Amino acid sequence: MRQEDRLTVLRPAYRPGMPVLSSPDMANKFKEKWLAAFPEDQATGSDSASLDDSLTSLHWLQNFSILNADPERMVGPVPECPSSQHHFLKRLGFPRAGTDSPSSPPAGDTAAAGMPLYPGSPVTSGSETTAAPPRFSISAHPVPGYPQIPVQANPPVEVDYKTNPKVKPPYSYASLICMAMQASKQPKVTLSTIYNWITENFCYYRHAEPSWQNSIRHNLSLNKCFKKVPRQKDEPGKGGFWQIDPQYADMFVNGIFKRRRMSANHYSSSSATQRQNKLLQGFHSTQNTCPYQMVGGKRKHLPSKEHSKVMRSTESPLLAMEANKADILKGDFDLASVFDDVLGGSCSTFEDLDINTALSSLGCEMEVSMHGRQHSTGMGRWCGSGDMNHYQSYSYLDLSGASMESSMNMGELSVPHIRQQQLEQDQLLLGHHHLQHFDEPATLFAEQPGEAVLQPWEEIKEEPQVIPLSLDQGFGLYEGFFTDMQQWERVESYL
DNA sequence: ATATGTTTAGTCCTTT
DNA sequence: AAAGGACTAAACATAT
Repeated sequence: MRQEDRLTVLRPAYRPGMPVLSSPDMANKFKEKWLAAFPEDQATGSDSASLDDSLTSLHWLQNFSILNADPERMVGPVPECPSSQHHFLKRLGFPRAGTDSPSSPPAGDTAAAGMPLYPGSPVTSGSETTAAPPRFSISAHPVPGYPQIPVQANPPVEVDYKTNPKVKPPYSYASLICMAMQASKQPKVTLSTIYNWITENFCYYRHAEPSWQNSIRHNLSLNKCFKKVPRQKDEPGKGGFWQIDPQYADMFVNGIFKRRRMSANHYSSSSATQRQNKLLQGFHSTQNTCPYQMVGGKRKHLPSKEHSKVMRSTESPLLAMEANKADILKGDFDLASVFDDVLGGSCSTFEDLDINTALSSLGCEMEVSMHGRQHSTGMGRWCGSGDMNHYQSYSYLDLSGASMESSMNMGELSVPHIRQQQLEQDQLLLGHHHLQHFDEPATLFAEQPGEAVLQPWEEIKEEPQVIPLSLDQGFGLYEGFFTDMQQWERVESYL
Protein backbone atom coordinates (compact mmCIF):
# COMPACT_ATOMS: atom_id res chain seq x y z
CA MET A 1 0.00 0.00 0.00
CA ARG A 2 1.37 3.30 -0.96
CA GLN A 3 1.87 6.01 1.51
CA GLU A 4 -0.79 8.19 0.01
CA ASP A 5 -3.23 5.41 0.23
CA ARG A 6 -2.88 4.95 3.86
CA LEU A 7 -5.76 5.76 6.03
CA THR A 8 -5.56 8.96 7.85
CA VAL A 9 -7.02 8.38 11.21
CA LEU A 10 -8.33 11.21 13.20
CA ARG A 11 -10.00 10.30 16.29
CA PRO A 12 -12.96 11.45 18.07
CA ALA A 13 -15.15 8.84 19.54
CA TYR A 14 -17.76 7.11 17.63
CA ARG A 15 -21.37 7.26 18.36
CA PRO A 16 -24.06 5.47 16.52
CA GLY A 17 -25.47 7.70 13.92
CA MET A 18 -22.23 9.33 13.20
CA PRO A 19 -22.23 10.22 9.59
CA VAL A 20 -19.76 9.75 6.88
CA LEU A 21 -17.77 12.86 6.40
CA SER A 22 -15.74 13.33 3.41
CA SER A 23 -13.16 15.86 4.23
CA PRO A 24 -10.85 16.44 7.13
CA ASP A 25 -12.20 19.93 7.58
CA MET A 26 -15.67 18.70 7.91
CA ALA A 27 -14.46 15.96 10.12
CA ASN A 28 -12.77 18.35 12.43
CA LYS A 29 -15.73 20.59 12.44
CA PHE A 30 -17.91 17.71 13.24
CA LYS A 31 -15.52 16.61 15.90
CA GLU A 32 -15.66 19.96 17.61
CA LYS A 33 -19.41 20.01 17.64
CA TRP A 34 -19.59 16.50 18.69
CA LEU A 35 -17.25 16.89 21.57
CA ALA A 36 -19.18 19.93 22.61
CA ALA A 37 -22.27 17.84 22.75
CA PHE A 38 -20.56 14.81 24.24
CA PRO A 39 -17.65 16.06 26.30
CA GLU A 40 -17.19 12.65 27.78
CA ASP A 41 -15.84 11.59 24.49
CA GLN A 42 -12.97 13.92 24.89
CA ALA A 43 -11.13 11.35 26.91
CA THR A 44 -11.36 9.00 24.05
CA GLY A 45 -9.89 11.52 21.79
CA SER A 46 -7.22 12.56 24.20
CA ASP A 47 -5.42 9.34 24.09
CA SER A 48 -5.14 9.64 20.43
CA ALA A 49 -1.75 11.09 20.81
CA SER A 50 -0.53 7.75 21.80
CA LEU A 51 -1.40 6.43 18.48
CA ASP A 52 1.67 6.20 16.49
CA ASP A 53 2.05 6.18 12.81
CA SER A 54 1.55 2.50 12.65
CA LEU A 55 -2.07 3.22 13.04
CA THR A 56 -2.17 4.66 9.64
CA SER A 57 -0.40 1.76 8.15
CA LEU A 58 -2.15 -1.44 7.48
CA HIS A 59 0.98 -3.47 7.19
CA TRP A 60 0.51 -4.84 10.61
CA LEU A 61 -2.72 -6.33 9.48
CA GLN A 62 -0.72 -8.85 7.64
CA ASN A 63 0.15 -10.25 10.99
CA PHE A 64 -3.38 -10.07 12.10
CA SER A 65 -4.42 -13.31 10.66
CA ILE A 66 -7.21 -15.61 11.47
CA LEU A 67 -4.58 -18.25 11.23
CA ASN A 68 -3.32 -16.97 14.48
CA ALA A 69 -6.43 -18.09 16.14
CA ASP A 70 -5.20 -20.27 18.86
CA PRO A 71 -7.15 -20.74 21.98
CA GLU A 72 -3.95 -21.38 23.83
CA ARG A 73 -2.80 -17.93 22.98
CA MET A 74 -5.96 -16.19 23.76
CA VAL A 75 -4.67 -15.06 27.05
CA GLY A 76 -2.03 -12.48 27.06
CA PRO A 77 -0.70 -9.97 24.66
CA VAL A 78 0.66 -10.62 21.29
CA PRO A 79 3.92 -8.87 20.87
CA GLU A 80 3.54 -8.55 17.16
CA CYS A 81 0.66 -6.23 17.61
CA PRO A 82 1.70 -2.82 18.79
CA SER A 83 -0.35 -1.05 21.31
CA SER A 84 -1.62 1.33 18.79
CA GLN A 85 -2.81 -1.54 16.77
CA HIS A 86 -4.53 -2.86 19.74
CA HIS A 87 -6.06 0.50 20.16
CA PHE A 88 -7.06 0.55 16.61
CA LEU A 89 -8.59 -2.84 16.87
CA LYS A 90 -10.50 -1.75 19.84
CA ARG A 91 -11.69 1.24 17.96
CA LEU A 92 -12.73 -0.92 15.18
CA GLY A 93 -14.93 -2.83 17.45
CA PHE A 94 -13.05 -5.82 18.66
CA PRO A 95 -14.66 -6.08 22.01
CA ARG A 96 -11.87 -7.86 23.70
CA ALA A 97 -9.12 -10.18 23.09
CA GLY A 98 -9.49 -13.83 23.28
CA THR A 99 -13.12 -13.83 22.52
CA ASP A 100 -14.85 -14.18 19.33
CA SER A 101 -14.05 -11.46 17.03
CA PRO A 102 -16.76 -9.87 14.99
CA SER A 103 -15.69 -12.02 12.17
CA SER A 104 -16.62 -15.04 14.06
CA PRO A 105 -20.03 -16.17 13.14
CA PRO A 106 -22.15 -17.86 15.63
CA ALA A 107 -22.23 -21.50 15.94
CA GLY A 108 -25.35 -23.43 15.69
CA ASP A 109 -25.10 -24.97 12.34
CA THR A 110 -23.28 -28.03 13.08
CA ALA A 111 -25.99 -30.35 12.25
CA ALA A 112 -23.77 -32.19 9.93
CA ALA A 113 -21.09 -34.04 11.70
CA GLY A 114 -17.88 -32.23 11.40
CA MET A 115 -19.39 -28.99 10.50
CA PRO A 116 -17.18 -26.19 11.56
CA LEU A 117 -17.95 -24.39 14.67
CA TYR A 118 -17.22 -21.24 12.88
CA PRO A 119 -17.91 -21.69 9.28
CA GLY A 120 -17.11 -18.16 8.55
CA SER A 121 -13.50 -18.48 9.23
CA PRO A 122 -12.03 -20.75 6.73
CA VAL A 123 -8.37 -21.26 6.48
CA THR A 124 -6.46 -22.73 3.71
CA SER A 125 -4.24 -25.63 3.78
CA GLY A 126 -0.83 -24.39 4.41
CA SER A 127 0.80 -25.85 1.40
CA GLU A 128 -1.89 -24.91 -0.99
CA THR A 129 -0.85 -22.65 -3.71
CA THR A 130 -4.06 -22.93 -5.58
CA ALA A 131 -7.52 -21.93 -4.67
CA ALA A 132 -7.84 -23.81 -1.54
CA PRO A 133 -11.06 -24.29 0.12
CA PRO A 134 -11.93 -24.55 2.98
CA ARG A 135 -11.01 -25.68 6.22
CA PHE A 136 -12.50 -23.80 9.06
CA SER A 137 -11.36 -22.93 12.44
CA ILE A 138 -12.29 -20.59 15.15
CA SER A 139 -11.59 -17.07 14.24
CA ALA A 140 -10.29 -15.11 17.11
CA HIS A 141 -7.35 -13.05 17.82
CA PRO A 142 -6.06 -11.64 20.99
CA VAL A 143 -5.83 -7.97 21.31
CA PRO A 144 -2.88 -7.18 23.49
CA GLY A 145 -3.47 -5.43 26.67
CA TYR A 146 -7.13 -5.95 26.56
CA PRO A 147 -8.92 -7.63 29.40
CA GLN A 148 -8.91 -11.30 28.88
CA ILE A 149 -11.99 -13.22 29.59
CA PRO A 150 -11.71 -16.93 29.30
CA VAL A 151 -13.79 -18.34 26.58
CA GLN A 152 -15.55 -21.57 26.54
CA ALA A 153 -12.99 -24.17 25.81
CA ASN A 154 -14.48 -25.58 22.68
CA PRO A 155 -11.62 -26.85 20.66
CA PRO A 156 -11.54 -25.63 17.12
CA VAL A 157 -13.03 -28.03 14.70
CA GLU A 158 -11.48 -27.77 11.35
CA VAL A 159 -13.03 -28.97 8.20
CA ASP A 160 -11.07 -29.09 5.06
CA TYR A 161 -13.68 -29.07 2.40
CA LYS A 162 -11.15 -29.88 -0.19
CA THR A 163 -10.49 -33.25 1.29
CA ASN A 164 -13.44 -33.97 3.47
CA PRO A 165 -16.12 -35.70 1.43
CA LYS A 166 -18.63 -35.92 4.20
CA VAL A 167 -19.27 -32.33 4.99
CA LYS A 168 -21.26 -30.24 2.68
CA PRO A 169 -19.70 -26.86 2.21
CA PRO A 170 -21.71 -24.11 3.78
CA TYR A 171 -22.01 -22.22 0.56
CA SER A 172 -25.10 -21.86 -1.50
CA TYR A 173 -25.01 -23.00 -5.07
CA ALA A 174 -25.09 -19.43 -6.19
CA SER A 175 -22.03 -18.77 -4.10
CA LEU A 176 -20.28 -21.79 -5.47
CA ILE A 177 -21.04 -20.69 -8.97
CA CYS A 178 -19.73 -17.26 -8.25
CA MET A 179 -16.60 -18.64 -6.69
CA ALA A 180 -16.02 -20.78 -9.70
CA MET A 181 -16.50 -17.80 -11.92
CA GLN A 182 -14.03 -15.83 -9.94
CA ALA A 183 -11.55 -18.61 -9.94
CA SER A 184 -11.69 -18.86 -13.67
CA LYS A 185 -10.41 -15.33 -13.99
CA GLN A 186 -12.52 -15.11 -17.08
CA PRO A 187 -15.52 -12.91 -17.60
CA LYS A 188 -17.56 -15.90 -18.55
CA VAL A 189 -17.33 -19.56 -17.88
CA THR A 190 -18.88 -22.73 -19.09
CA LEU A 191 -20.98 -25.02 -17.08
CA SER A 192 -18.33 -27.66 -17.09
CA THR A 193 -15.84 -25.16 -15.80
CA ILE A 194 -18.11 -24.54 -12.89
CA TYR A 195 -18.53 -28.23 -12.30
CA ASN A 196 -14.83 -28.80 -12.44
CA TRP A 197 -13.98 -26.05 -10.06
CA ILE A 198 -16.50 -27.20 -7.55
CA THR A 199 -15.48 -30.80 -7.67
CA GLU A 200 -11.88 -29.85 -7.58
CA ASN A 201 -12.25 -27.69 -4.56
CA PHE A 202 -15.01 -29.36 -2.66
CA CYS A 203 -14.51 -32.99 -2.09
CA TYR A 204 -18.06 -33.34 -1.04
CA TYR A 205 -19.26 -32.80 -4.56
CA ARG A 206 -16.81 -35.24 -5.97
CA HIS A 207 -18.51 -37.98 -4.08
CA ALA A 208 -22.03 -36.68 -4.04
CA GLU A 209 -24.67 -37.85 -6.39
CA PRO A 210 -24.66 -35.80 -9.55
CA SER A 211 -27.96 -34.24 -8.70
CA TRP A 212 -26.08 -31.26 -7.42
CA GLN A 213 -25.18 -30.50 -10.99
CA ASN A 214 -28.81 -30.29 -11.75
CA SER A 215 -29.10 -27.81 -8.98
CA ILE A 216 -26.25 -25.83 -10.40
CA ARG A 217 -27.91 -25.70 -13.76
CA HIS A 218 -31.17 -24.87 -12.17
CA ASN A 219 -29.55 -22.09 -10.25
CA LEU A 220 -27.89 -20.69 -13.31
CA SER A 221 -31.12 -20.66 -15.19
CA LEU A 222 -33.31 -19.39 -12.46
CA ASN A 223 -31.09 -16.97 -10.67
CA LYS A 224 -31.30 -13.61 -12.31
CA CYS A 225 -27.82 -12.84 -11.15
CA PHE A 226 -26.42 -15.20 -13.72
CA LYS A 227 -26.51 -14.35 -17.32
CA LYS A 228 -26.07 -16.70 -20.16
CA VAL A 229 -23.81 -15.72 -22.97
CA PRO A 230 -24.58 -17.90 -25.96
CA ARG A 231 -21.80 -19.30 -27.99
CA GLN A 232 -21.32 -17.83 -31.32
CA LYS A 233 -22.12 -20.01 -34.25
CA ASP A 234 -18.54 -20.68 -35.11
CA GLU A 235 -17.54 -21.45 -31.60
CA PRO A 236 -17.02 -25.11 -30.91
CA GLY A 237 -18.18 -26.71 -27.73
CA LYS A 238 -21.32 -27.44 -25.92
CA GLY A 239 -23.51 -25.03 -24.18
CA GLY A 240 -23.03 -21.42 -23.67
CA PHE A 241 -21.11 -19.32 -21.23
CA TRP A 242 -22.24 -17.95 -17.99
CA GLN A 243 -21.36 -14.81 -16.22
CA ILE A 244 -22.59 -12.71 -13.39
CA ASP A 245 -25.00 -10.16 -14.62
CA PRO A 246 -23.35 -6.85 -13.79
CA GLN A 247 -26.74 -5.56 -12.93
CA TYR A 248 -26.79 -7.92 -10.04
CA ALA A 249 -23.16 -7.88 -9.15
CA ASP A 250 -23.97 -6.20 -5.89
CA MET A 251 -25.80 -9.29 -4.86
CA PHE A 252 -22.47 -10.88 -4.35
CA VAL A 253 -20.39 -9.80 -1.47
CA ASN A 254 -16.87 -10.72 -2.29
CA GLY A 255 -18.14 -13.51 -4.35
CA ILE A 256 -20.69 -14.96 -2.08
CA PHE A 257 -24.29 -14.56 -2.74
CA LYS A 258 -26.33 -12.36 -0.52
CA ARG A 259 -29.65 -13.80 0.20
CA ARG A 260 -31.66 -10.80 -0.52
CA ARG A 261 -31.29 -7.13 -0.90
CA MET A 262 -32.06 -5.27 2.23
CA SER A 263 -34.58 -2.56 1.98
CA ALA A 264 -33.42 0.86 2.99
CA ASN A 265 -35.81 1.17 5.86
CA HIS A 266 -34.48 -2.04 7.21
CA TYR A 267 -31.65 -0.01 8.49
CA SER A 268 -33.68 2.81 9.82
CA SER A 269 -34.25 1.05 13.06
CA SER A 270 -32.15 2.62 15.71
CA SER A 271 -32.42 -0.12 18.20
CA ALA A 272 -29.02 -1.56 18.75
CA THR A 273 -30.53 -4.59 20.30
CA GLN A 274 -32.63 -5.21 17.29
CA ARG A 275 -29.68 -4.94 15.08
CA GLN A 276 -27.67 -7.18 17.22
CA ASN A 277 -30.39 -9.71 17.06
CA LYS A 278 -30.55 -9.32 13.36
CA LEU A 279 -26.86 -9.68 13.29
CA LEU A 280 -26.98 -12.97 15.02
CA GLN A 281 -29.90 -14.07 13.00
CA GLY A 282 -28.05 -13.15 9.92
CA PHE A 283 -25.24 -15.32 11.03
CA HIS A 284 -27.48 -18.23 11.48
CA SER A 285 -29.41 -17.70 8.34
CA THR A 286 -26.33 -17.54 6.28
CA GLN A 287 -24.19 -20.08 7.89
CA ASN A 288 -26.81 -22.51 8.86
CA THR A 289 -27.35 -23.61 5.39
CA CYS A 290 -26.59 -27.22 5.85
CA PRO A 291 -29.68 -28.88 7.14
CA TYR A 292 -28.48 -32.07 5.68
CA GLN A 293 -27.54 -35.43 6.76
CA MET A 294 -25.59 -38.01 4.95
CA VAL A 295 -27.86 -40.97 4.50
CA GLY A 296 -26.39 -43.75 2.53
CA GLY A 297 -24.08 -41.39 0.83
CA LYS A 298 -26.95 -39.21 -0.15
CA ARG A 299 -27.88 -35.88 1.20
CA LYS A 300 -31.10 -35.82 3.02
CA HIS A 301 -32.95 -32.82 4.15
CA LEU A 302 -33.51 -33.26 7.76
CA PRO A 303 -37.11 -33.18 8.77
CA SER A 304 -37.96 -29.80 10.05
CA LYS A 305 -38.54 -30.95 13.57
CA GLU A 306 -35.37 -32.90 13.67
CA HIS A 307 -33.60 -30.09 12.02
CA SER A 308 -34.88 -27.64 14.49
CA LYS A 309 -33.91 -29.93 17.24
CA VAL A 310 -30.40 -30.13 16.04
CA MET A 311 -30.04 -26.60 15.00
CA ARG A 312 -31.81 -24.70 17.62
CA SER A 313 -31.53 -26.55 20.80
CA THR A 314 -30.46 -24.11 23.38
CA GLU A 315 -28.91 -26.97 25.15
CA SER A 316 -26.31 -27.10 22.52
CA PRO A 317 -22.98 -26.00 23.85
CA LEU A 318 -22.47 -24.26 20.60
CA LEU A 319 -25.53 -22.23 21.06
CA ALA A 320 -24.59 -21.71 24.61
CA MET A 321 -21.49 -20.15 23.29
CA GLU A 322 -23.66 -18.14 21.03
CA ALA A 323 -25.67 -16.94 23.91
CA ASN A 324 -22.47 -15.92 25.49
CA LYS A 325 -21.56 -14.07 22.38
CA ALA A 326 -24.89 -12.42 22.31
CA ASP A 327 -24.26 -11.24 25.79
CA ILE A 328 -20.97 -9.92 24.74
CA LEU A 329 -22.64 -8.11 21.96
CA LYS A 330 -25.01 -6.46 24.30
CA GLY A 331 -24.26 -3.10 25.63
CA ASP A 332 -22.91 -0.65 23.17
CA PHE A 333 -20.85 -2.90 21.13
CA ASP A 334 -22.81 -2.77 18.01
CA LEU A 335 -20.51 -2.95 15.16
CA ALA A 336 -23.24 -3.60 12.70
CA SER A 337 -25.06 -0.54 13.75
CA VAL A 338 -21.95 1.43 13.18
CA PHE A 339 -21.89 0.28 9.63
CA ASP A 340 -25.55 0.70 9.29
CA ASP A 341 -25.51 4.18 10.56
CA VAL A 342 -22.46 5.20 8.71
CA LEU A 343 -23.27 3.55 5.50
CA GLY A 344 -26.97 3.46 5.50
CA GLY A 345 -26.69 -0.25 5.41
CA SER A 346 -25.59 -2.33 2.56
CA CYS A 347 -23.95 -5.45 3.62
CA SER A 348 -22.11 -4.62 6.73
CA THR A 349 -23.00 -7.59 8.67
CA PHE A 350 -20.69 -10.13 9.96
CA GLU A 351 -22.02 -12.33 7.34
CA ASP A 352 -20.13 -10.26 4.90
CA LEU A 353 -17.07 -10.33 6.98
CA ASP A 354 -17.17 -14.02 6.91
CA ILE A 355 -17.50 -13.92 3.23
CA ASN A 356 -14.30 -12.03 3.05
CA THR A 357 -12.59 -14.67 5.00
CA ALA A 358 -14.18 -17.40 3.05
CA LEU A 359 -12.86 -16.05 -0.16
CA SER A 360 -9.46 -15.62 1.25
CA SER A 361 -9.55 -19.24 2.11
CA LEU A 362 -10.07 -19.95 -1.50
CA GLY A 363 -6.99 -18.05 -2.37
CA CYS A 364 -9.08 -15.21 -3.57
CA GLU A 365 -7.21 -12.24 -2.33
CA MET A 366 -9.24 -9.17 -2.02
CA GLU A 367 -7.61 -6.22 -3.51
CA VAL A 368 -8.10 -2.71 -2.48
CA SER A 369 -7.19 -0.55 -5.33
CA MET A 370 -6.80 2.90 -4.01
CA HIS A 371 -6.05 4.75 -7.10
CA GLY A 372 -7.13 5.12 -10.62
CA ARG A 373 -10.04 6.94 -12.02
CA GLN A 374 -12.51 5.48 -9.66
CA HIS A 375 -10.81 6.98 -6.74
CA SER A 376 -11.20 10.47 -7.85
CA THR A 377 -14.31 10.79 -5.84
CA GLY A 378 -13.33 8.93 -2.80
CA MET A 379 -14.31 10.17 0.54
CA GLY A 380 -13.39 9.93 4.09
CA ARG A 381 -15.31 8.05 6.58
CA TRP A 382 -16.03 7.94 10.21
CA CYS A 383 -15.69 4.55 11.55
CA GLY A 384 -15.28 2.69 14.73
CA SER A 385 -17.46 1.42 17.42
CA GLY A 386 -17.93 1.18 21.07
CA ASP A 387 -17.03 -1.78 23.05
CA MET A 388 -18.89 -3.58 25.71
CA ASN A 389 -17.93 -1.05 28.32
CA HIS A 390 -19.55 1.80 26.54
CA TYR A 391 -16.15 2.84 25.56
CA GLN A 392 -16.72 4.14 22.19
CA SER A 393 -14.41 5.38 19.65
CA TYR A 394 -14.44 6.61 16.20
CA SER A 395 -12.07 7.44 13.50
CA TYR A 396 -12.09 9.46 10.45
CA LEU A 397 -10.74 7.62 7.53
CA ASP A 398 -9.52 10.00 4.98
CA LEU A 399 -9.17 7.87 1.97
CA SER A 400 -8.77 10.44 -0.66
CA GLY A 401 -9.32 13.88 0.61
CA ALA A 402 -12.01 14.47 -1.91
CA SER A 403 -14.94 16.60 -1.14
CA MET A 404 -18.25 15.53 0.11
CA GLU A 405 -19.86 17.16 -2.83
CA SER A 406 -18.23 14.79 -5.16
CA SER A 407 -19.16 11.89 -3.04
CA MET A 408 -22.68 13.01 -2.63
CA ASN A 409 -23.07 13.57 -6.25
CA MET A 410 -24.72 10.24 -6.48
CA GLY A 411 -22.89 9.68 -9.65
CA GLU A 412 -21.86 6.28 -10.70
CA LEU A 413 -18.34 6.75 -9.61
CA SER A 414 -19.06 7.54 -6.06
CA VAL A 415 -21.07 4.48 -5.42
CA PRO A 416 -18.41 1.84 -5.73
CA HIS A 417 -16.34 3.87 -3.40
CA ILE A 418 -18.62 3.38 -0.56
CA ARG A 419 -18.58 -0.26 -1.19
CA GLN A 420 -14.89 -0.25 -1.48
CA GLN A 421 -14.34 1.63 1.69
CA GLN A 422 -16.76 -0.51 3.47
CA LEU A 423 -14.93 -3.55 2.30
CA GLU A 424 -11.72 -2.04 3.39
CA GLN A 425 -13.12 -1.63 6.78
CA ASP A 426 -14.46 -5.10 6.69
CA GLN A 427 -10.98 -6.22 5.99
CA LEU A 428 -9.66 -4.25 8.85
CA LEU A 429 -12.17 -5.85 11.06
CA LEU A 430 -11.31 -9.18 9.76
CA GLY A 431 -7.69 -8.63 10.13
CA HIS A 432 -7.33 -9.63 6.58
CA HIS A 433 -3.79 -10.39 5.91
CA HIS A 434 -3.92 -9.86 2.23
CA LEU A 435 -4.57 -6.24 1.99
CA GLN A 436 -3.00 -5.60 -1.29
CA HIS A 437 -3.27 -3.25 -4.03
CA PHE A 438 -3.38 -3.71 -7.70
CA ASP A 439 -3.65 -1.42 -10.58
CA GLU A 440 -5.42 -3.68 -12.93
CA PRO A 441 -9.03 -4.41 -12.46
CA ALA A 442 -10.17 -7.93 -12.64
CA THR A 443 -12.62 -9.01 -15.22
CA LEU A 444 -15.02 -10.83 -13.06
CA PHE A 445 -17.85 -8.47 -13.54
CA ALA A 446 -16.80 -7.08 -16.82
CA GLU A 447 -19.59 -5.23 -18.40
CA GLN A 448 -18.63 -6.39 -21.79
CA PRO A 449 -17.88 -9.96 -22.47
CA GLY A 450 -15.58 -8.82 -25.17
CA GLU A 451 -13.20 -7.52 -22.61
CA ALA A 452 -11.76 -10.93 -22.29
CA VAL A 453 -8.26 -11.13 -23.51
CA LEU A 454 -8.75 -14.52 -24.96
CA GLN A 455 -11.03 -15.36 -27.75
CA PRO A 456 -14.41 -16.14 -26.39
CA TRP A 457 -14.18 -19.73 -27.45
CA GLU A 458 -10.81 -20.26 -25.91
CA GLU A 459 -11.98 -22.10 -22.93
CA ILE A 460 -9.59 -21.99 -20.09
CA LYS A 461 -8.63 -25.20 -18.51
CA GLU A 462 -9.63 -24.83 -14.99
CA GLU A 463 -6.77 -24.36 -12.68
CA PRO A 464 -7.49 -23.21 -9.22
CA GLN A 465 -5.39 -20.28 -8.45
CA VAL A 466 -5.15 -17.15 -6.54
CA ILE A 467 -7.66 -14.78 -7.86
CA PRO A 468 -7.15 -11.11 -7.71
CA LEU A 469 -10.42 -9.41 -7.22
CA SER A 470 -11.14 -5.86 -7.82
CA LEU A 471 -13.56 -4.33 -5.48
CA ASP A 472 -14.10 -1.48 -7.81
CA GLN A 473 -15.18 -3.77 -10.54
CA GLY A 474 -16.89 -6.29 -8.55
CA PHE A 475 -19.38 -4.55 -6.43
CA GLY A 476 -21.03 -1.86 -8.27
CA LEU A 477 -24.25 -0.38 -7.23
CA TYR A 478 -24.82 0.55 -3.73
CA GLU A 479 -28.49 0.67 -3.57
CA GLY A 480 -29.25 1.15 0.03
CA PHE A 481 -27.01 4.04 0.68
CA PHE A 482 -28.67 6.86 -1.10
CA THR A 483 -32.11 5.69 -0.32
CA ASP A 484 -31.60 6.13 3.35
CA MET A 485 -30.59 9.69 3.67
CA GLN A 486 -32.12 10.54 6.96
CA GLN A 487 -28.91 9.74 8.69
CA TRP A 488 -27.37 12.68 6.98
CA GLU A 489 -29.91 14.94 8.42
CA ARG A 490 -28.33 14.35 11.75
CA VAL A 491 -25.11 15.71 10.47
CA GLU A 492 -26.47 19.14 10.02
CA SER A 493 -26.72 19.85 13.68
CA TYR A 494 -23.03 19.19 14.05
CA LEU A 495 -21.80 21.23 11.16
C1' DA B 1 -26.00 -40.91 -25.63
C1' DT B 2 -24.61 -37.21 -23.31
C1' DA B 3 -24.36 -32.54 -21.99
C1' DT B 4 -26.70 -28.50 -21.50
C1' DG B 5 -30.59 -25.53 -20.51
C1' DT B 6 -35.44 -24.48 -19.08
C1' DT B 7 -39.28 -25.03 -16.41
C1' DT B 8 -42.32 -26.76 -12.86
C1' DA B 9 -43.34 -28.51 -8.41
C1' DG B 10 -42.57 -29.30 -3.86
C1' DT B 11 -40.33 -28.84 0.81
C1' DC B 12 -38.10 -26.39 4.27
C1' DC B 13 -36.41 -22.42 6.24
C1' DT B 14 -35.70 -17.41 7.07
C1' DT B 15 -37.19 -12.88 6.78
C1' DT B 16 -40.57 -9.38 6.78
C1' DA C 1 -48.92 -15.39 8.13
C1' DA C 2 -47.00 -14.24 3.88
C1' DA C 3 -43.23 -13.74 1.01
C1' DG C 4 -38.94 -14.94 -0.45
C1' DG C 5 -34.84 -17.88 -0.78
C1' DA C 6 -32.41 -22.33 -1.06
C1' DC C 7 -32.65 -26.71 -2.31
C1' DT C 8 -34.18 -31.04 -4.54
C1' DA C 9 -36.32 -33.67 -8.03
C1' DA C 10 -38.05 -34.28 -12.26
C1' DA C 11 -39.66 -33.63 -17.01
C1' DC C 12 -38.69 -31.89 -21.20
C1' DA C 13 -36.19 -29.67 -25.04
C1' DT C 14 -32.11 -28.78 -27.59
C1' DA C 15 -27.33 -29.16 -29.08
C1' DT C 16 -23.22 -31.81 -29.81
